[in-house]
Amino acid sequence: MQEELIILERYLREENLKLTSQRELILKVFLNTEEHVSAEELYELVKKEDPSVGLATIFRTLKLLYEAGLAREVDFGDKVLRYEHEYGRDHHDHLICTSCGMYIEAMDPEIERLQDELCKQFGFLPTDHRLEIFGLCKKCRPSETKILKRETNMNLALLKPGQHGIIKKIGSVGPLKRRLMDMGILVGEKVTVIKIAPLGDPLEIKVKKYNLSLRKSEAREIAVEVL
Amino acid sequence: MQEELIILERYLREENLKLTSQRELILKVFLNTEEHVSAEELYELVKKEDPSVGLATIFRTLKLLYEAGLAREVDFGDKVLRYEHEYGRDHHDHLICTSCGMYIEAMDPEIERLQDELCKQFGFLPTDHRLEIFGLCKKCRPSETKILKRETNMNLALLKPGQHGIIKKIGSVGPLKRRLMDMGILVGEKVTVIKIAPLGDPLEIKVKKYNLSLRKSEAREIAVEVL
DNA sequence: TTAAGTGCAAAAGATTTGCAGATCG
DNA sequence: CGATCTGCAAATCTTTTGCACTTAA
Repeated sequence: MQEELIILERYLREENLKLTSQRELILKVFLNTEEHVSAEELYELVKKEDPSVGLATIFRTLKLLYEAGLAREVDFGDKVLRYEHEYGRDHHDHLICTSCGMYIEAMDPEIERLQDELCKQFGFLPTDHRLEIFGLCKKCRPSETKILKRETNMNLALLKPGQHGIIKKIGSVGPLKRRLMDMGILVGEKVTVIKIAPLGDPLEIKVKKYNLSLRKSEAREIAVEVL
Repeated sequence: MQEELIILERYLREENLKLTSQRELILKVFLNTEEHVSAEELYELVKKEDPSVGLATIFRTLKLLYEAGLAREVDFGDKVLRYEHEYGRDHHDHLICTSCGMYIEAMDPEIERLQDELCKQFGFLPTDHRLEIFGLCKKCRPSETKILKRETNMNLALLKPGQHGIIKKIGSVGPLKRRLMDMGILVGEKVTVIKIAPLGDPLEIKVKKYNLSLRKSEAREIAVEVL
């Protein structure tokens, strides 16, 4: 933190910008996550420390951290821009599981070197790059099939209160998926529907030791096998 | 086209979906571009052949082509999802110039091989991947500097009718940039402001042999050197 | 003092969705 | 015929922006 703060201060000075309490707080919270945070997620975390901070400031500050060389933008193929630490961290590539959303950070120096060579061939001066490999992780490898994707119509939104199910797939990509994963909702997990609000939305479910509230539209994204 | 249409038909049959005149037309137009088209851009092209087609259908059909294995999704770091041909085309990586937006398609079989090996190490089954290298192309290499980015305040929106300028930078990323590039607006080009509408928006400019109309907000994104 | 920064609410863009009517199989 | 599609407009969702008010330097 100390070091990063100094870098930020230097950058701000150079650009005639100001160090505010919000910027300092956002940097602190950002550095405390080891995740790939989106603005929205960081906003939630920052609010815990200072509820008065606005979402727009998070967006503006993340962009600032990016310009200061403290954050790197990453894209997991959903529509949300995420940020990860840049300073003091090696560059790495991502292997992203399209079934459960899990990712692996990996790096192969040989790949990096070949990339630079490739650029040289075209007189191209690389400043940044990203390599994302989509596929199925070890855990999802055997279970995910096209058939499952297309033929399972049963989803969490169709369960009645009291019914149990096993999560078969967390549908599509998107911020939703990450939100669910952050809540511990993974493929293979057992879920129970606790109750459903009058209009069918939201519904309350239980996974592992947690009780969670989901919007119906979210629940529809989760394919289940009824128990 | 013939082959791709057959693939689409097969896919549709498998999934109990229907082949409509719109889907056939959209596939045809898509295959006729050699670009990385966004839904919006493809929409414009399709409209020329059949103005009744709706944008939503383009989005839906591109997704369909993607699922059928005929299109690949690519992301150039702006917020727009683009599609390129998948069938019968080699996989390739992109070198994207962050100054002028130009891109190079390149491929290094050795990089591909190492990626597969990397995946193997983690028991990961890759289904797709993308490598994007951002940087400066040959042409932009000497001119783009941080100073230019921060200290040039002169932009196209500030020119008066009759004034000339040289384009120094097309600001930020975004769909705007591509739209401008599609119009032939590149760094180094000479522009002349023809006239400005009463409220300063839009303004009419001339680049090369074209007369173009730009919104003021677009013109502001274009840094110029006054002549 | 004053240029920058902030929160808020509204705007902007890209994409998705609900729906009533049209079309494919 | 009946399920799937389509165009349209309205809705979503992320991100940006205008503005009146604060604040750092």
